[in-house]
Formats: sequence, structure tokens, C-alpha cells
Amino acid sequence: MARGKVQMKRIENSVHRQVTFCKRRSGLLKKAKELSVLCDAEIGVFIFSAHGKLYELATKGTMQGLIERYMKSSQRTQPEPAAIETQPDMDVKEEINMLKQEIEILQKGLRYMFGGDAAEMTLDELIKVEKHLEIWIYQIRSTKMDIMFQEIQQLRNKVEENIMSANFAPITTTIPYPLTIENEIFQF
Amino acid sequence: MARGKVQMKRIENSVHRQVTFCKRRSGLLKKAKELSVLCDAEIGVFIFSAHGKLYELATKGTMQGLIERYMKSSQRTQPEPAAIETQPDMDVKEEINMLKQEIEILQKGLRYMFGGDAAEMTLDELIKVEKHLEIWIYQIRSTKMDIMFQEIQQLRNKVEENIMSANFAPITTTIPYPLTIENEIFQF
DNA sequence: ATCTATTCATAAGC
DNA sequence: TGCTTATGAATAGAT
Repeated sequence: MARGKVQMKRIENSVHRQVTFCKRRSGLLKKAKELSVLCDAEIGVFIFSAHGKLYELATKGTMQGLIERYMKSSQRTQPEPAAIETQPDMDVKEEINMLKQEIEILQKGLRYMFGGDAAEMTLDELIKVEKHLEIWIYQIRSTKMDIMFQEIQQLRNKVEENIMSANFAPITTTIPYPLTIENEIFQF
Repeated sequence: MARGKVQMKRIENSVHRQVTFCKRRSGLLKKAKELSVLCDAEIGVFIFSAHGKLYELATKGTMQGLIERYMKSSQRTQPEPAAIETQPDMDVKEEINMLKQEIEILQKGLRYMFGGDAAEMTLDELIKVEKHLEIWIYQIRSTKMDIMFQEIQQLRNKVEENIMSANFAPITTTIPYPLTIENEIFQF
């Protein structure tokens, strides 16, 4: 830079730091705009100052839209669940399209949730989001059940150990446990 | 810049554009990192190339976390719903705290949804998200009902008009409509 | 904010 | 892509 090289570490003098933040922030946003214009790219930048103030730039459309696109895009780079790999090609494409549609709808739902502007959603869209939330809840409940079941298994193992050590008999592995154990724990 | 000033418009030569995109992209990300280090700022950048490829940078933590922080921050700058204004001061603070907590929980839920990593959530967290989704579904159903009720009102008005114009009689406004209309429409 | 002396970024060419 | 170099931009330090 100018009048002396700068060390790449936090500027300790708070006045200098504030001034540099101001200058470089505008520089960064300018560069982002330029890149967007010159190369036809879509760019989102957000900067939180040390004190938490937000500065943002979205070169096309809104930051919301960009975040949605980001979510979609970064989602796609994650490895697909193995289950999809085992299906024929036609079904894969169909599944991907369905997933995309689901993501679209969820994104609308997120806009609805965070933006809080219910008026912008049609009845059809609301019904779709509702359906999706039902699926989401179902998945969460499944995960919950999985975790609970694991805990039950651990408890069973503990009980088994206790019986084992108490009786010094190995036959206990075949003893059936009463169903009431599951029923009681699955209640809450 | 070098060897001639550059026009601030889309570079038409696709090779030049590609090269410039590459160079300036890395320059932009470098500048973002520098700003973050020098001034202790938290910065997120995402760049979509014209062909849709994503390049991203999050200077601290993950992009997910940054997006959550962004949502929270930009949310705060939006005007609150009018309903809150009409309540006494104590309740306003309480309501704001509740909203913040709700946002916290939802953000955890979003991480779960978009990150897809259920394993990272504890049983307690899953239960909280589940509760929140139930509330969300309740709100969406309320909005749905509102819209449906509006449609019913419009239908009623239309029916009324028809009767009015058919009979030339103004008494029809007091005629009660059978409950079956609502019941049928509320079914789907 | 404005002003320079410097350092940095990068367009063009290979 | 990666390297080189001439030149325009960005900016650190001072005012």
C-alpha cells in the first residue's frame, strides 16, 4: 500500500483500525461491483464490523435471493445420500427435480418465516409449505425416536450386564424383555 | 488498471472475461481476508460465475453461521409488526426476547435442515425444533384459514348480489347461510 | 475529508 | 492455467 508496507495482522491502534476499515470496506465493495459488471457474475458480500454493524452488497436482486441461491448451490455440492445411487437413471432425475421443487417451496417458506410477510404467499403455496413442515416434523420425530431407541438399547445392555454379573449365567441373552419398557419410554 | 484503463462494462471477449474473472475473483477474496484480519471484521462473500459455479469465503466460522447472523441482523432493521407497538413496555421487551429465542431455535433447525446433519443435534434440541415447527404450522394454518375465510366472504357477497339483482329485494342481507358451505370448503 | 508517496492489483502478452 | 511487466488503482500516513 502506501507510505509503508502493512503487516497482515489486526491493527492495534483503534483509530487507525477504524479508518482502515472504512477505506478498505468501500474498496472491497467497489471491487465486488466491478467484478460483477465486468464478468457478468452475481456477488453477495456481507461485512460485520467488530462492533457488529452490518454492511452488505448484493449485485443482482436481493441478498435474500442470493442466500437462497447459495443454499441451493452448496446443498448440491454435498454428497447425495447413497440410496439415490442405487436407483435407475430416470428415477434419479425425477428425484432431483422433486428435491429442487421442495427446496423452492421451502425457500418461499423461509422468506415467509423471516420476512414475516404472509400476504405474499398464495393459498396453494401455504398448503405446500404446510405439507413440507409436516414432513420436516416427521423426520425430526424419526430422528428423535432413533436417539431414544439407542438409549433404550444401552439401558437393555446395562440391565443384561447386571443380570449376567448377578447370576454368573450366560443364558440371559435370550430372555425376552416385557414390551412395557418401550411403551413407557416412548411416551414423552 | 494495467496497460490501459478498463471500461466498466461487461467484457465481450469471452476469453478475456474468463481470465479477468479468475484474477479479480482471487483479488476480491484476498482483499476480503485482509480486511477481516486487519480490522477484526467478519466477512462473507459468495460469487456465482456467469455459468453458475459458486465461489465462497467466510472469514470466521462457516457460511451457514454467517447467513444466520445476517438474517438476525437484517431482521432487526425491519419495522416490527404494528401489534407489538400497542402493548405496554414490559410486554414488548418480553416479546422481543421470546422472538430472539425463537430465532435462535429456528436457526438451529435451519442448520439441521440445510446442513442435513441430524446427528449433531441433541434430543433436547430436536424436541425444541419440533415444538417450533408445530408453532410454525399453526401460524401457516391460521393464515390459510384467513385467506379461505376471505374467499368465503367474497362468495357470500357474490351470492348476495345475485339474489339482490334477481329479486330486486334488499332484505336478503339478513338471510343466514347454511353452515355446510364453510364445512365443505374447510375440508381440503 | 483530502492529499500524495508508495505499494498493490492486474491487463495484456506469452 | 502460470509468469512477466508496464501501468492504473488502492490506500497508509499525514494534514
